[in-house]
Amino acid sequence: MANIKQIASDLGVSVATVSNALTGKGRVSAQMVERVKARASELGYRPSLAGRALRSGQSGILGLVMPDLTNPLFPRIAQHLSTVADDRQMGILIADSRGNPKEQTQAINRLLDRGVDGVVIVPQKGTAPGPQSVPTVIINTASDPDNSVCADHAGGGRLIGELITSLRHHRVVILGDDPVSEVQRDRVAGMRAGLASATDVQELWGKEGIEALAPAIAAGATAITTTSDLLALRVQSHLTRCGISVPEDVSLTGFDDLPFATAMHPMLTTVAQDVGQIADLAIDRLMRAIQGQPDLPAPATVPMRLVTRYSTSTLRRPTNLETIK
Amino acid sequence: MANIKQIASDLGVSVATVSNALTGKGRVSAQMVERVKARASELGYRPSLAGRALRSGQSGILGLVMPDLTNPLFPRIAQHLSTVADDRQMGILIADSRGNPKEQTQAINRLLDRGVDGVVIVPQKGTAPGPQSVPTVIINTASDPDNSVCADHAGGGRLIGELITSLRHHRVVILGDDPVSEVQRDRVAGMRAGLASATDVQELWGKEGIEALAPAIAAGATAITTTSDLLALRVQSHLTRCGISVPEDVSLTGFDDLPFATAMHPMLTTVAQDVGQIADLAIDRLMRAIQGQPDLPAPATVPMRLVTRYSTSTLRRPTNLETIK
DNA sequence: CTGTTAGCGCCTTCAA
DNA sequence: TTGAAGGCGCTAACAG
Repeated sequence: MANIKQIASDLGVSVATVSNALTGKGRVSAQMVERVKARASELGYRPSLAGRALRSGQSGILGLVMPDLTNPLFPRIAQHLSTVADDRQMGILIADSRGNPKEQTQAINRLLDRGVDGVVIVPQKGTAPGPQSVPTVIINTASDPDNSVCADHAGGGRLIGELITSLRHHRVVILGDDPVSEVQRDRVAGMRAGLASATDVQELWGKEGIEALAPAIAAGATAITTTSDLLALRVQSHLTRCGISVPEDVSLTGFDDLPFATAMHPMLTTVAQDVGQIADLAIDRLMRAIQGQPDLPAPATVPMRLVTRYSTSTLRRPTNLETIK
Repeated sequence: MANIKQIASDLGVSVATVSNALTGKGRVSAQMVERVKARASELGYRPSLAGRALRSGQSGILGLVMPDLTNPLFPRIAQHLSTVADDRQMGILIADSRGNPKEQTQAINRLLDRGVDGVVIVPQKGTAPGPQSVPTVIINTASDPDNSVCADHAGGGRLIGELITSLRHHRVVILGDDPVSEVQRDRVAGMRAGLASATDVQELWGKEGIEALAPAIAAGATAITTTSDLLALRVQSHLTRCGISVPEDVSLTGFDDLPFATAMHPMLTTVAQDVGQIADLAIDRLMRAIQGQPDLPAPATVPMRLVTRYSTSTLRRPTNLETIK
């Protein structure tokens, strides 16, 4: 691989001049810059990141730590992060923390060992990775005091709540997957806030929650709002099995707008994160911190967007219908 | 950050000794090794990968190029690759080729610029990234001549075909998403091979294919085999809309066993890739190539596994029933 | 405007 | 068994 010394000797100049010409650090005549660049491209010269890293103390690499790479949001976050990072000539190294807090710490350490310049962490639910030795951005939820950037989970919940209320539902079930998750708790809190105060709300969690759905509906619930699309699909399936149909008998909502949401029938009403903007803000903040800029922006909260599809409908039947067993 | 020189001077020995002690290159007394290691951990010493990379010409980083990071398989591949790579002290840098072949080349180049020691490529459908300047592993499908490791897509298709035949279906629709994809074509070919030769097979593709489903069923088809779980979910939804139920009226199969397959109702019969083994083989092959071992293993094909759930059933109704529609 | 020099952290000769 | 020295590719400080 061609190196800077090669170019220098080919042109009969010093390596410093080549370096300056290439990095545009001025101090070199325009025509010399031309010659150097010409020769460089002839040789297919690529600066050695290793050399530069050693010299500058910066690797040009950012680490991404996810609670679980199979997290349905990982692909989108990774994609956007990688795009945004590319624009800044940064690379993204991934690390999986495999669902447990201890591995999370190890994952972070592996990244640090590799000399990443900064880290983006999407924490395990219920954990708070302490301060790190490199600039760090945490993508979690607004109620996490360490959070740097996040979707407005509570706001998203509120959108759902308001929609349900506007559809005239007065008895609703909020279904979460795991109350340990701060994100989910915030979503639930948001839903409550969005629902009219007179609404009869029942909060259910996990597998038992799903089992309790049919009885709840029999008892008069007309809407189910869940904290994730996957959960919504599960509910849908369960209801089908019970002979309850969406949205005729109950309205159903998801969260996150995963790819399969539009493949469902009825297509799922849900709420979408603007992952692109989150990635943008995250990298921006991270880069500022890396460059030592003192005025870090306050933790940002990116609004979620309601995606109204066909799994929700206006309440048509009387609240205390009892035809469904 | 503590460096090797630091340890050396603390202990009054030379850097060479420290280096040897730490890397276990022998030539150092056992007790000196002890002292060095002790001091190193006291100082929280971490070898500088940059220094090592510069010296050795190897970055210790592997690149992962995916056709589209939102590809539903990406999470699992990334996770396994990252686990396996970790075991070998390698990092994984991701690059997104955003669905188009030109970006794919650029993505690869960005990785090369970063000095990755090798690349894992999951090619865009219909493309064949040429040979690279670093060791490369291609995860595609057996019929791609450049392929290094892959799931046995045709074999998976055959499993599905055989299952359908064993369930006594004689008129089946094979539904694909995009015939440009070699993977999908291989899956379809496998399905054909697995079905009894007397089977009446209709091959459909894409959105129009889905539209053509109800007529096909009305005309007597009793099973639909698709080339992806997402497609299967779409089909499911479409059939529901048409008042056709799975598996009573038609059997339905997916491909890949994505997370939502078990959230569907009925739970989807599908075929799963052993992504872990694929990742294993891929990294193994890549590392061998990087270490200059001449005897690269032949392209490996990892068997797929049939996951029989509840979306398929024995043919019960007469083939030419016409109660539907 | 350009050249010389030094050194980032590490490892690998070669010499003691 | 250990030490000294050089150099991987690059950039920054200082000379010319």
